Amino acid sequence: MSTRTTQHSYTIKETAALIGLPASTLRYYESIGVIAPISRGASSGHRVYGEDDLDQLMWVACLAATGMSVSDMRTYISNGGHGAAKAREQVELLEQQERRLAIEAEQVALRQRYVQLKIGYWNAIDAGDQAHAAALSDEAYALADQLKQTKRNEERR
Amino acid sequence: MSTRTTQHSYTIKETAALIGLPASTLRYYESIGVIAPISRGASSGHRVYGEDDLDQLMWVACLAATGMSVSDMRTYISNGGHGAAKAREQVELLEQQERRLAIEAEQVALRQRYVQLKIGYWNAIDAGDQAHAAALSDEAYALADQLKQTKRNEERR
DNA sequence: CCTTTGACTTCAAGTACTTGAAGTTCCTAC
DNA sequence: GTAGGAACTTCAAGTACTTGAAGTCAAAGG
Repeated sequence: MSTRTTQHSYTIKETAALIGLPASTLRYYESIGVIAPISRGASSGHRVYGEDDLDQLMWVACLAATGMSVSDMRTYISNGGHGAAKAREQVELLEQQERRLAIEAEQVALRQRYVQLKIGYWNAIDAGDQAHAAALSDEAYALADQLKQTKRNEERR
Repeated sequence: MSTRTTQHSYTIKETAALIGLPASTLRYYESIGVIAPISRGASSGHRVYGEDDLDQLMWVACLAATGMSVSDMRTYISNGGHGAAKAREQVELLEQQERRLAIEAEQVALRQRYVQLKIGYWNAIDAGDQAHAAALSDEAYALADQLKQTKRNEERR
C-alpha cells in the first residue's frame, strides 16, 4: 500500500508532539491494543515510531476526537480500520481535524486573554487602582461569557 | 456585593443546561467540595439551585475550561475565588496557568502545520505525484526535528 | 385514587487516561 | 571511559469524571 522511499523514525516524544497526545497515552493505546505494537530499538527497548505508525495514530486520534469509545475503536480497527480507508476518506478526516485544531487554537487564545486579564485585575487590586480593576473585571466577564458559549457548542469530545 | 431582589430557582437539569456541564458533574463537584452544598427541596430532597449557585458554578466552569485541576480550583476558591483575598497566591496560580496556555498554543500551532502537511501528502498521492508526496513527508519529519530544539516541552492539563 | 412515566436521589463500579516510583539506556561532556 | 542528566521503560495507583443499579418523588392520564 505504502510506496514510501524514505522511512523516517521518531521517538515517542516527537510522535506525541506531532499527534497531539501525551506519550503516556500512546503507551496506553498500545497496551490496550488500540494500535499495533510499536517496534523497539534493538539494544534499548525504546519504541521507534515509523511513518506508518504516525498515520495509524493520527487516525486513532481523529476517532478519539470524534468521540468514539476505546472499545469501539478496537473492534473497528481489528475489522480493517485504518488500512481499509481510502485516500479520500483520510483527507476528509484530516480536514475535519484541521478545523478542530483551528477552533482549539482560537479557544486557547481566548483562554490566554482571559487569564491575562485576571492577572491584570489582581495587580490593579494590589496597586489600589479600583477603577482599572473594575474595568478589567468587566472585560474578563465578557470574555468568560464567550468562553462558555464556545465550550457549550463544542459538545463532549 | 450581591444585592439581588429576585432569587429564581432551578432544577439540576436546568442548571446543567445553563452552565454547560452534565448534571452528574454538578453532583460530583458538590461531593468533592469544589462548590458549596446546594440547598434541597423540603419534601423532595432534590437540589434547588439559586442565582448565587449559578454564578459560582459559572466561575468553576471557567476555571475548568482553562484546564485548572480540581485541587487547584478548591484552593483558589477557598482563597476568595471570585471575590477579593490573597492577591499574591491568586496571581501566582494564574501566571502558572498563563505559562501552560502559552505552551499549549505553541503545540496546537505545530499540530496544525503537521495536519496541513498530511493533507498535502494525501492529495499528492491521489494525484500520483510521488516526488511531491515524499517532499511533504520529509517536511513533516523536519517539523519533528525542529521540535527537538524546543526544550520546553511540558504537558497540558 | 392509582398507575405510569420521567426526573431525581445515593452509591459503587467503570472508563480513559495521568502520574509517580523505581529502574535502564542514551547522550554529552570532561 | 566515566559521570551526570535527560529520556526511556514497566507497573501500580490516582484523577476526573461517567455510567449503572436500586430506589424515591412528582406531575399527568385513566
